[in-house]
Amino acid sequence: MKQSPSLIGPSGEETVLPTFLNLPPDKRERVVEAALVEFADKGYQQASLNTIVAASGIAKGSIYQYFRDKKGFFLYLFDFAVARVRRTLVQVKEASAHQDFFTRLEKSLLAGVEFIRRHPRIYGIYLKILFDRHVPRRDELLRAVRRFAADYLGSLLRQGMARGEVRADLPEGTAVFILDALLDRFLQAASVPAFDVALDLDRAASPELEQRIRELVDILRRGLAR
Amino acid sequence: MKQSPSLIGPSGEETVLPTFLNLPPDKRERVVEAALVEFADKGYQQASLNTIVAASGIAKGSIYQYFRDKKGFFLYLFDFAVARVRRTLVQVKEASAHQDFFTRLEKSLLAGVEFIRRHPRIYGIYLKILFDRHVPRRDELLRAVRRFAADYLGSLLRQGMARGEVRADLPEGTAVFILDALLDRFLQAASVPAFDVALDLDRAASPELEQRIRELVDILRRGLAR
Amino acid sequence: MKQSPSLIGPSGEETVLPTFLNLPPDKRERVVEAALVEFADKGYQQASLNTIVAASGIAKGSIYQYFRDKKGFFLYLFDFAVARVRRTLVQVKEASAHQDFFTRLEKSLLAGVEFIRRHPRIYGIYLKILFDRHVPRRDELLRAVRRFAADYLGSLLRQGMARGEVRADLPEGTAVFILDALLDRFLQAASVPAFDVALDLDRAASPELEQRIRELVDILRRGLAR
Amino acid sequence: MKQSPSLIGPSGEETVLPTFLNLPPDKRERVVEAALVEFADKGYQQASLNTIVAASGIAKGSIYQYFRDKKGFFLYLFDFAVARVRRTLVQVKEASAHQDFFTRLEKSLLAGVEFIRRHPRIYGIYLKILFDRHVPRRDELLRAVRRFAADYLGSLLRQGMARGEVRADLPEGTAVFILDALLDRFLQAASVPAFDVALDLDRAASPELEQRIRELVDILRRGLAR
DNA sequence: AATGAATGAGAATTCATTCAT
DNA sequence: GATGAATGAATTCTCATTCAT
Repeated sequence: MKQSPSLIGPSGEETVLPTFLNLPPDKRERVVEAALVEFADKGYQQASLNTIVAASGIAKGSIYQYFRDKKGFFLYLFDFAVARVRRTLVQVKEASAHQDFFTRLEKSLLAGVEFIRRHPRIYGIYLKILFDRHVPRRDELLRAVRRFAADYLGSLLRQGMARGEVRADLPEGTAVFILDALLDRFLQAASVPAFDVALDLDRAASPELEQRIRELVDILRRGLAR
Repeated sequence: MKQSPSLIGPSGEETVLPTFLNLPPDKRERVVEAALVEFADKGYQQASLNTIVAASGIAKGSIYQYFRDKKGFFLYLFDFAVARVRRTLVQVKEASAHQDFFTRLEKSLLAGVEFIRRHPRIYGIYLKILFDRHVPRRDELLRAVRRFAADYLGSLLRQGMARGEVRADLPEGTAVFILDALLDRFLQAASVPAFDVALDLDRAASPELEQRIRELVDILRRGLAR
Repeated sequence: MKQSPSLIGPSGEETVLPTFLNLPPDKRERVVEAALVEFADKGYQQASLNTIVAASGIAKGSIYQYFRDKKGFFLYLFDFAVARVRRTLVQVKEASAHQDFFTRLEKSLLAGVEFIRRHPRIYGIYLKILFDRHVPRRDELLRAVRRFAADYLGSLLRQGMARGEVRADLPEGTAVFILDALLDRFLQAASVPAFDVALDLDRAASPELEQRIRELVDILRRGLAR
Repeated sequence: MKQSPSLIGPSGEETVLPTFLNLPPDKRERVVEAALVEFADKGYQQASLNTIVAASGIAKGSIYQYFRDKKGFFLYLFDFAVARVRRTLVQVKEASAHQDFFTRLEKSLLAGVEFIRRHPRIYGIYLKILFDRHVPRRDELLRAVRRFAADYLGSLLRQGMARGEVRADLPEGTAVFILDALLDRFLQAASVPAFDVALDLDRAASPELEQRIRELVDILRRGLAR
C-alpha cells in the first residue's frame, strides 16, 4: 500500500493530509476499502461520506483530518487505483516481452479480466470517472489513464511491427484505437452485467473465456498481421 | 414528436400523464429539451428537477402534472430517445440495402457520428444508463438498447455472409462483439471529449472523419472478409 | 338526500353553493359518498380533495363550483351527516315511546350499533371532529352534536323519572353523563377495532351483542332504578 | 427523564438515536416539550417538524441526528408518555391498596384529572393515536395502552370482589367496560373543551370536581356493590 | 488526533386554490 | 357550468462541512 508519486500533478493544494499516511495500516486499509466500495458503486457525487464512515468505523470528522474534503478523498483513491493498475500491466508486459504480438494481446486480455475480477472496485471507479462529467479534475484523470493505455498498446504494436509480426503500413492511430476499444469493451463486458448481448462474458468461466479471447485475436490477426 | 409504443413494457403503471401529451408543442419541447440536458449531464439520481423547471420556465408543481414522479419523467425521456435512435438507424439500414457489407458499416458509422452531433443529449442519456447501476429499471432499459444494436449488426453481418462478402466460418458472436465494440467506442470517442487518445475524433471535421472511418473499416475488411 | 336547514347557523358566508344543490342527484351522491369516505378516513386537514375528485369522477375545479372551499365542503358534509343521525334517533325514540326507560336504552344502543354499521363514514366523521382541534368551526359543530345527544338522553331520563322507573333523587347531569359516556363508548368500541379491550364488540354478532347490551343495562338498572 | 424499556417492542430498528440521549438535559427537554405540544395539537401526520425545530430552537437537520425519522420521533414520545402515565397510576394503586373499591375508584379518577391537568400534552397524544388510523404502528400502541387500563381496572375490580365489596355475580368484562368507559370519558371531558355538555368538567374547580366524582361513584356503587 | 453534534442548503413530492378555455 | 393545467408554499429527509470538546 505504499503510495507512488501522484499521477495527477499537484494542482496547487495537497489533497491527502499527512495524518492519513501516518495511520496504522489496517485502519488505513479499512478506510480505503470502504471508500472504494462506495465510490465505485455510486460515483463521485452520489457517494455518501456517511456510508463510508459507517462502513469503516471511523468518526465523521476524521475524514477531514485525513483529506482536505470529499474531492481530495476521491483524488487520493484515484491515484491509489491507478498505481495498482499500472503495476499489474507493467508486470504482464515484462513477463511476455519475448512472445509475439498476438500472444501478448491474448495475455493482456486475460490479465485484464483477472484483474477486474480480483479488484472490481478499481475498475468500477474508472468507469465512473469516464462517464461523469462532474468528477473533480476529471479531464486530467482521464487523460492520465487513457494515455497510459495508449502508450501500453502503442508500445506493444510498435514492437510487433519492428519484429515483422504486424503490417508496417498500418495507420498506427487507428490500430491503437481498435485495440483500445476492444480491450476496454472486453473488460467492460466482463465486469458490467447485461453489458454485452453477444458473448455473456460476465458469467464466462475460464476455458470459455480463453476461447472467446482466441477468436477475438484471430480476427485481429487477419486484420493486422503481415 | 409522436410517441411510438413504449419500448419498455408497461410495468403496471403509466409514467407520462396525458396532461403532458396535450401540452402545446413548443412548451413540451422546452421541457423535454431542458430535461435531456439535465439528465444527460448529471445522470438520473444527480439530475435536479429544480434545474429542469428553472430552465424550462415552468412551475415546480407542474412536473407532477406531467409525470407521475422523477422516475416516470426519466423513463419517458428514455423512450423518447430510443425512438429517435431507432428511426435513424432503420433509415440508414434501408437506404443502403443494396450496398456491400463494408460500405454499410462505413455509412452506419458516419450516420452514428452525425446523429450524436445533432442529438448529443440522447447519446449522453444512454451512457448514463450504461454506467449507473442505480437508474430505475436499468437492466430492462439496457437490454432494450443493446439487443437492438446486436440485432442491427447481426442482421448486417448475416446479409454480408449470405452475399459472400464476409467469411462464412466466422464465429458470429465474436464478430458482432467486435463490431459493436468498435461502433460504440467510435461514437463515444466522437462525443466525449478526452475520451480517445488516439484519434481526436471529437474535433475531427468531416473529411478527416471519413478518412478515419475508411482506415478502420479497411482493417476490419482484412479481418472479416472472405 | 334533501337538506334540512343547517344545524350550524350561517356564520356570515354561504358554504355550499346553489350549483351543487342543482346537480343531478346521482352525481351529487357520488360526490358526497367519496367525500365522506375520505374525510372519515383522514380527518379534515389530511383529507385530499384530489382523492375525492378522483373517486367521484368530477373535475377538480368543479369542487369550487359547488363549495366555497375545502372548509365549506366539510361543513356541508357535517350538516348532511348530522341530519341523518338525528332522523334515525328520533325514529327510535318515537317508536319506543310507550316502553320503559331501560328497554328504551337497550333499543337505543342496538339502533346505534346498527346505524354505525350501516353508515360507518358518518360516525367516523364525528370522531374526527371530536379529536381534531383544527377542524374549522369545530366548537360549534361539536356543541351541536353533543347538545343533541344530551337532549335525547336527558329527555329519556326525565320521562323515566316521571314514570317512576328511575330514582327521582338522581343528579341529572351526572346520570346523563354516565349514559352518554356508555352509549358513546359502546358505539366507539363497536366501530373502532382495537378500541375496547374488554368486550370485542366490533366483531360481535347480533345475539352476543344483545347479551352485552342486556348486561350493561342490568348494571345501569341497579344503579339508576328506583 | 430516564427511559424505561420500550413498551412497544423493538420492531427491528432503533428509533431514538444515542445522540439524543446524550444531549444536555435542558435541550432534550426543550425538544421533547416542543414535540409534545405539536404532536398533541396536530396529530402524527399533521404535525410539522418545521414547527418543532422552530419552537425548540434547533436546526432542521438536528432532528435526524436524534431520531431515525418522523416516525421514530413519534414513537419515542409515545414511550415517554406511557412511562409517565404508568408511573402515576401505579403510585395511586399502591397508595390506596388498603382502601375499599369505591374509594379507590374515586382516588383514581381524581388522580387522573390531576395528571391530565399537569400533563395535558400526554393525554392529547393518546387521544390522537386513538382516533387517527394512520398513526404508525397504531394498533400496537393502542393495545399497549388499553390493555394497561383494562389490567388496572380488572385488578381493582377483582380485589373488590374478593373483599366482598362488589357483587360476585357481575359479568367481569361488562363491568370493566363500564369502568373504563366512564374513567376515559371523564378524563376526556376534563381535558377537551366543549366535550361534555352535561357536567362542564373542563372548567370545574377542585371542590366541584370532587362532588361530581362522588355522584358518579355513588351511582356505580348502587350498580356494582353487593 | 479523534470525536460526533450542529448546521442549513437542497432534494422530491403534495396540495388547495385560481383561472383561462 | 365544467374543465384541468398552473402555481408555489410547505412537507420530510440527506449531506458535506465545521467546530467545540
